[in-house]
Amino acid sequence: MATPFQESVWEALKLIPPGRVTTYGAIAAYLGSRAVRAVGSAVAKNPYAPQIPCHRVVKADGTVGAYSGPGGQKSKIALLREEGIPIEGERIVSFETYLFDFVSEEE
DNA sequence: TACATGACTATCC
DNA sequence: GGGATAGCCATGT
Repeated sequence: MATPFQESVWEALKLIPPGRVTTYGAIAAYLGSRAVRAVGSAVAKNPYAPQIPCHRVVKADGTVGAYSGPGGQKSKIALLREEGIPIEGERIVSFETYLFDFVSEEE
């Protein structure tokens, strides 16, 4: 069942521009909370898998984290590479360069 | 209502 | 740098 919190998370995901990534913590901050665990759960349950760019959400240390969609993490990495984000192993190269910060970059 | 769980994060060794 | 531990909030049983 989609709760208001989950919908808020999904809305936040749509704000992420192509070729950029964000973290669970950034989303939580954008929602005015520190519920990073809840954000992860919400993203994992998103019913709009292809519509929501959930593959642009990575962990705070620069690693891609997990992915529930088809292909799992492997597919997630492939999608990010297609958007121009270089990934070495499970970690994004120049992570901070591609990081999208909601609070700082939104107008 | 209470307990257990998770696409996490920060800290300590 | 890598592994283990504690804290965290929302959700499902």
